[in-house]
Amino acid sequence: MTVTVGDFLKSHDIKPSYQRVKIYEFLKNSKEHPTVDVIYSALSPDIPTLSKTTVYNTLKVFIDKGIAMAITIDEREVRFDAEIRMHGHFKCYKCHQVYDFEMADQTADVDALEGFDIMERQLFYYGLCEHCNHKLKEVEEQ
Amino acid sequence: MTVTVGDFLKSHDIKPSYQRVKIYEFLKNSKEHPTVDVIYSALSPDIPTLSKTTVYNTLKVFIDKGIAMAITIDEREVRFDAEIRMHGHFKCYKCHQVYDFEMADQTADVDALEGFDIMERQLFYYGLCEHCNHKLKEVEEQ
DNA sequence: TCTCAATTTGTAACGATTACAAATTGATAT
DNA sequence: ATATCAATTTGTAATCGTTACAAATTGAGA
Ligand SMILES: [Mn+2]
Ligand SMILES: [Mn+2]
Ligand SMILES: [Zn+2]
Ligand SMILES: [Zn+2]
Repeated sequence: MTVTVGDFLKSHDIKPSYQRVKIYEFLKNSKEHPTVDVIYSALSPDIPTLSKTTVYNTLKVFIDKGIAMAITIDEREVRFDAEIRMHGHFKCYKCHQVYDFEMADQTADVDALEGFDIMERQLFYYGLCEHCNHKLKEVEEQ
Repeated sequence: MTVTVGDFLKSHDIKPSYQRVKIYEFLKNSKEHPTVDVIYSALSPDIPTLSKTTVYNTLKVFIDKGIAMAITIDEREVRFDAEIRMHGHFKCYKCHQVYDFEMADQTADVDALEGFDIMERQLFYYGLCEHCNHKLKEVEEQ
């Protein structure tokens, strides 16, 4: 009854090659919104012949077929996410981690965009994550 | 009584060179969120010796001093904005224009980010702008 | 086993950005 | 007015992420 990654890819019109399955599994299980380099470096040991071009190509296929998205929360790096339901992203200035957060499904539609057809939304927040924020406070309290 | 661009730059600890004044004026008067290339191409006729490196350097100074910001609403191009008060951006899939929109000052702070220190926000919306949306509807009605 | 299209691979090309050193500018002192 | 000197600007080369492309490989079906 469990749906395999292969079946999932097939159901989205993507032929489940070995590389595609491995890349999708890595992306789906990852919480870190990895870059191409991170994905490549992580899978390279298991798939010694893997080419970085394949990672680029595969991610492009995933995006075209709607099972992944690119996240440019920082202009210096493109990250990827297999979670495509609507959610926001928070990037910590200190530890550079990118966190997911839930957001109200229909962010009160903006008056100024009357007549516009809003098809996609990205919320990018920046600051100090819980962890880094706590550590900072401890230092201040000394 | 009117404050010149030069005075404005000085008040932000930026020496108002000819190039900096011209670049700031162009950015401030522009509604289009121009890229480095657009800025360079627009000013080049007036400042024949202008170097693209200067445009890069100057925008970096403006950002460091807090009078401009970079907008990466599309991973393939970095745009710049002299409007630094909080506002959202909408990019049209069809005409590729980037529109400003006002947003509630304190977007209901997200429960999931309890303990996080949110210092900056970017809202990127995508879809069809009023203009392109209307044209599409006209075609559909035929 | 053969065939053939899809996929993967490696390399080269591309383009935006940055590094860097030399040239220029402009404010200040003499 | 001229000299000085640090800040700014400029042009070129280097860097690096991404894309183009052609050859090699894969694997499903005949
Ligand atoms: Mn995410
Ligand atoms: Mn804007
Ligand atoms: Zn952190
Ligand atoms: Zn439009």
